[in-house]
Parts: sequence; C-alpha cells; structure tokens
Amino acid sequence: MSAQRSSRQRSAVYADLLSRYDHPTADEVYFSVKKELPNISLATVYRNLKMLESEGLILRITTDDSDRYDGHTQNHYHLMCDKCKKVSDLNIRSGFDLNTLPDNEFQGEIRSHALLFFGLCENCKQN
Amino acid sequence: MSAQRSSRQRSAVYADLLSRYDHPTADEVYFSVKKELPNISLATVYRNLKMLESEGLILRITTDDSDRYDGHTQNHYHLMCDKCKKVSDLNIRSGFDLNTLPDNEFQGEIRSHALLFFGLCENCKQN
DNA sequence: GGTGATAATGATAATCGTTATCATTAAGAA
DNA sequence: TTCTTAATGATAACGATTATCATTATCACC
Repeated sequence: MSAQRSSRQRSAVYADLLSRYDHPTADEVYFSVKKELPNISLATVYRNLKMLESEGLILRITTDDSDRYDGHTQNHYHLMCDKCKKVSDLNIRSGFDLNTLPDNEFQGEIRSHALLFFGLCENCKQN
Repeated sequence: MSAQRSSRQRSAVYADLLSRYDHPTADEVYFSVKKELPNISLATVYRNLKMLESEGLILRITTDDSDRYDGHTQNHYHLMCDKCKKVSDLNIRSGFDLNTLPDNEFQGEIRSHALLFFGLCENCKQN
C-alpha cells in the first residue's frame, strides 16, 4: 500500500538543499537542479519539497514573500534582512525553550512554533 | 502633498477589527464590514488593512494560509490551533525580549520578529 | 532478467490570495 | 461652493502553489 519509491529528482532536490546555506525559494531550487536534470519540472520540485518537509528532512520557512527551504534541520532560527532580503542562519543562546514561554494561565497545548527575525544581516550592518 | 483623508470605509474596517478577537482574514473583514457598508469593495478592504498596518494601528499575522489581522496591538503572541485552525491570543511571561535571544557571535542587528505558535487551543485541548 | 502494478514525473491548466489599473466619487482646504 | 486629488468600486492581472492527467520509471515478485 502506497510504498514510497526513490527518484533521481527527489534525490537531486534534497542534495541541492544540503549543499547550500542560502535558503532558496522553490524556484531557485528548480533552476539549480535543472543544471543536473534539465528536464525536471517545477511541479516536481514543489512536490518533492513538500514530501521532504513532511518527512522532516528539510525545513520550510514561511515569509511574507515566497516560502524558502533549508536542508539543515538542526535547531536554529533565521533572520530576514530588511535591506538585502536574504535569509541567514541565526543561532540562539542555549537553554531556551520557546514553547514554554506562554504564561501559566494558558490551558491549551504548545507543540511547535515558527519564528523569524528581521533586521540587518552581518553584511548589511557593516556597509 | 499627499495628505491622508479619512473615509467611512477605513473607519469601518478599523472598527471591525477593534470589536473582535478572532483574528479574521481580509475576506472575513470584508463580509463583516459589508453589513454596514454593502457597497464596499474587497480591494478597499485590502487597501485599508495595508494602510492601517503601516500606521501601526493593526497587526498582520503571516501564516501558511491567508494573512490574518488583529486590531489589538499590545504586545502578545498568537497560537494557531492544529485542529480547528483558529488563531487565539497568547500572553507571554513578562521579562522576555526575544530580540536579544541570538547568541553573542551574531554581528548583525535584530529589529523585530514574527512568532507564531502551533498546538491545541484551549477549546480543542479540552474536547 | 522480465513483467506488472502503481508511484513519480513533466507539462500545463487551475486556484486563490493579493495587487494593479482606471474611471468615478467624495474629502476637505481654500 | 469650488477645486484638487485621495479614496473608492469594479475588475483585470499577477504570482506562488496545487491539481490534473497522460506518460515514464521504480521495484516487488516471479
């Protein structure tokens, strides 16, 4: 019943994300993977990004513009630069668990969160 | 030069957001305001939501689906329920400033952040 | 190493939230 | 009241993402 099969396309999409740290959009992954698999379709890229995300192999970063993807799933956050709009990695002081941040009155259940910082990346801060 | 004028439409959009706590989408605001101003256009709602946001009078909550709006700008966060998909308010233990969370190695500048929690709202947790 | 069932693909149409366009209306200063 | 032009309503356009569907390719089983 619905066993998953491998495909060169999915492997290529995943390998592309593992090889880079610039948090590309689906479109950017598409053009990058196209160099190796010229016939790949944009729909296939979207499909595989979604699959890889649901398997927990990659992260999707929701922004005001297009979503961005990250092949590195170790715990970290992201900064979107107000000036150059690039997304960069941001490490957090250890010992924090954001999911425990809500006050004690909250009777629901926190399972996860999405956090995106804004400001100036290191490059734009210096120039 | 480009003085802003008032309009019944903008006032109605703002009043609607002030009167509710359910973080409606643009579409939901549209149908709500339509009761008072039957001829209002969806484009006008979008325009005014954008204006009000840029003036800092309302908040926009970016989600995977449609954006949602909040007329109450006191510092607080939001939870999107995994089950019912509603967005509810979430107060945070005082004393935290998330913008200081990145470790000391970061040489850029944090100005703001967007944080959305996921899990179960109080209603869905109980049922 | 075939072969058959079906998961995955490529091409493209469709969807949907949001924005742009533009002729018309209406604030509000003079 | 008049005049300038900001704001509106209607709707076309846009862009990111998803759905559709005929074709291709994986891989469990012989």
